[in-house]
Order: sequence, then structure tokens, then C-alpha cells
Amino acid sequence: MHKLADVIDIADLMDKPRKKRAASQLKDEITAYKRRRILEEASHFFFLNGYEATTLDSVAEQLNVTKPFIYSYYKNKGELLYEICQTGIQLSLTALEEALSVEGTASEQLKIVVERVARIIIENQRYVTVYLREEKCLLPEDARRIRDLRHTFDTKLAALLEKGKRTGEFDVLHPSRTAIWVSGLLSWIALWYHEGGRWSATEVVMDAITMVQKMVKPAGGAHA
Amino acid sequence: MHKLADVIDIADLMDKPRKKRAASQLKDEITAYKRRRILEEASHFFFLNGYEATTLDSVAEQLNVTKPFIYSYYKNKGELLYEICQTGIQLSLTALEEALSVEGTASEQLKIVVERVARIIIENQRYVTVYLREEKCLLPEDARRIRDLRHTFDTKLAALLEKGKRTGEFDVLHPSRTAIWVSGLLSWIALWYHEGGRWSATEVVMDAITMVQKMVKPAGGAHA
DNA sequence: CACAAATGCTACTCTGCAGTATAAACATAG
DNA sequence: CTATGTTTATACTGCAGAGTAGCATTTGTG
Repeated sequence: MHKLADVIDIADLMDKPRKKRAASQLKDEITAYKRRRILEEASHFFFLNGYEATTLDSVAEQLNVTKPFIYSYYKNKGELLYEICQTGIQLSLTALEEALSVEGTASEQLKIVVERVARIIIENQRYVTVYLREEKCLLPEDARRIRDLRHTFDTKLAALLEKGKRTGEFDVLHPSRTAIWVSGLLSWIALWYHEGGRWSATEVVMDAITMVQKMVKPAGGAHA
Repeated sequence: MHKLADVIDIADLMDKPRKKRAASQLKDEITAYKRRRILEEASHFFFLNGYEATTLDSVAEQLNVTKPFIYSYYKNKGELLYEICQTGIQLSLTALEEALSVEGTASEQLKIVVERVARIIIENQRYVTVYLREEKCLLPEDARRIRDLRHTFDTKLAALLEKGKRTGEFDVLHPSRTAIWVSGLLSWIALWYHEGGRWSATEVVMDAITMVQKMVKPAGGAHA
């Protein structure tokens, strides 16, 4: 239901001078940057205080702007939440897909997957935590799209476990159920890890790898 | 800092007639029952919609009473949240302690622990989920007490892993860190399990047992 | 410099809900 | 059947925060 003008860049069709096109491109980049900054600060507050408890006034104050400024870049508070949740799951999914594109045995791939996804989750803890914690606050249609991404994640992970099962590398009774335990273990990192806490990010990542490897290891002890 | 009268039942000290004591006892039971019913319904709404998004008016309506009724049994909304979170973690802790009191090897005990705690978490999903999700909404001092209970849970679990490590039943590099992964895996059940969903409670419990056993199993494959 | 167009801010509105003052209904005792 | 205390409801207050209308300010253009 888009108007044509919304989809195709009018500047490219009409014979606008170079300068103008360049200028509008720059403007778009600035707009994108502002949106990103708002999202960053909002995720910070949502992470610390929760979605409902966070006021857009406080986010604005942190950015040294005012509330209407935020409203000129986001339709409403819910849109901010959606973008944060989306970022949280999308980053993990992308990390998974990139890891899967590395050639190797199922065991090697799984190790890379866990390592990369765990790192991404730690680096983007705010986004992932808000996604896990505030799902209930999303509009139904937004929640649906987020769940679909999550489902894709679990499905791709399950496929990897299935592959390892066929080659005999893994001992998993039920790949799609095991995938949920593995992705749960990864998600748990976001809820539990604390920067500057008792354990370093690297320790946590290494632990996660070890745990997942044990979860899928055949009983016989083959395939160390 | 309690006054004496708050600690010792005055009716027992003064020579009150039997009837009065019996009557006041019954009254206390009724009061306790009302508090429990309020808590049940509140946890239902907190679970479904989140703490902040839930109005006490809606809880009252569900109970066919009014908001001031609730306020005559609970000081404020925060106290309700605290009791729910407390219930969530306390139930798990009690289940753990009961399971630990069963005599047996570390492996046997661990199996019982995971089984019982997983069952309790599934049966009391509302309470546990609210505890995991709404921790940020608690007053600092309440949050502190909840964290202490959680810490006790993790510590007792770590002690069991330590014991199994000494006997050679378990292969865990770092018991207290592994305990956190195990308790995370158990917590994850509350966030993910859905009654009437693809998998039954029994399947989930059995899966949890399998996963935890694999997580601590020695590489050599001894101690099946 | 004048004019236009965007970008951002001041100063609101309006709603929804936590919490309460007060009155009514009910029970219990004398 | 009145007197007294207890339990519950009616009917408010007060406030915080989401969202907005309209003014001010900057920026770019001929």
C-alpha cells in the first residue's frame, strides 16, 4: 500500500543536479544517526528500569533534547520498543547465519555458532535483555514478527544439530527440542552476565561452548 | 525492632476464654486465605500483561471486590510484587533443599534435584516468570532479599556439584559457575514452557534431567 | 538580505491509575 | 434491640507521563 513516490527515489528519476542528491543523501545519514542515538539511549533506560518505568522525557534529557524531538523520529514509545527487540533478536540471528556459512563439520560449526552468538549477546546485552523481558509490552503484530525471527533462529540451530546427528557427531534425541535448550542457554547469558562482575566475557563464552558441546556429545565419548 | 506484642500471641499470655482464641484463629485463617487469593489473581495478571501494565482495579474486578479491599490486605502494589517474586524463588529453593535431604550419591541427588525443581517451576510458572521478568520493579531492599534467596539456591547447587566432583562422579571445572548454568537452564523452563504447547511437562522435565546430566558427565564416559 | 523550509522547543492537554477519605453494611456482644 | 467494632464499597484526589499544537530558531537559497 505504498505510493510509488515512497518506494522509488524521486531524485533519481527527475533530473536533479548532483549537489542536491548528495545533500539529501547526507541528510538521510544524519537522520539515521539520530535515530540510532535515540535507540541506544532508550535501550539503556529500558534495560536499567524496564520499559513501562522509563519516561521518554528522561531519554530526551539524557540526549540533551526534548520529547517532541524523539516523536519526530519515532511514531511512539512502542515503536522504540519494537526496534530494540528487533535488534536484539536480529543480531543473534545474523551471527548465527554468518557462523553457519563457515565451512566445517557439524562440531566445528556448532562451536563457532556458540562462540559468535554468545559474544554478540554479551556485546548487545541491552537489546537482548529488553527483548527477552519486555516481549509482553509489544503490540500483537510486532510480537508476531519478533517470534518469527526467534523461530527462524531455533530452526536453523535445529538443522545444524540434525546434521551432526546424521554424521554421528552429536547424540541428540530430538534436535528441535535440544535447539531450544541451547538457545535458552545462550539467552540466559544476557539475563545473567554482568560487565565487570565475577567472570569475564571470555570466560562466559568459553563456558557456553563447553556446556553446549557436552549437551550434544555422544555417550561413547567419541568425537572429542 | 519488633514490639513484644507483635512477636508473642497476646491471647496465649492473657487468660482469654477458649472461644475467643478459637474465633481469632479462624479469622486469621480467613485473612490468610484472602491474601492468597489476591496473590493468585495478581500473579495471573502480572504474568500475562506485566507488572506495570496491570491495574489493581482489574485484579479487584476479577475477584469481584474493589480496589480498597486489596489495599486492606496489602500495603501497596509493590508488596504484592514482592510476595510473588518471593514465592517464585522460595518454592524453588525449598524444592532444592528437600531434594538434597534425600540420601544418595551426588548423581542420584542431582537427578532428584533437577526433577523436583523443574516440576515446581512448571507448576508455579506464573510466580517464577514474574520473579525473573519483573525484578527491576522491586524496591532495592526487596530486590536484595530476593537476590539473597537466589544466591542461596546457587550456592547449595554448587555444593552438590563440588561433592560430585570430589567423588569423581562429575566433571566440572568450576562448580559455582556450572551451578549458574544449571540454574539458568531450570529458570529457562519458566520463560519458555507453555501449557498445552508442543511438549508436555513430563517431556520437559525429562529433557532437563538429560541436559544437566550431560553437562556434568565426565568425558571418559564413566558413571552412566 | 529576504524568503522559504526544515528542524526543534515551549507549553500545554488528557487520560489512566495508585492510593485514600469517608460512608455504608454487616457482624457481634451485652 | 441498641452499641461497638469490623469489613467492604463509593467516590473521590493527585500526579505522572504519553502524546500534541503551535511558536521559535536555524539553515539553506536566489
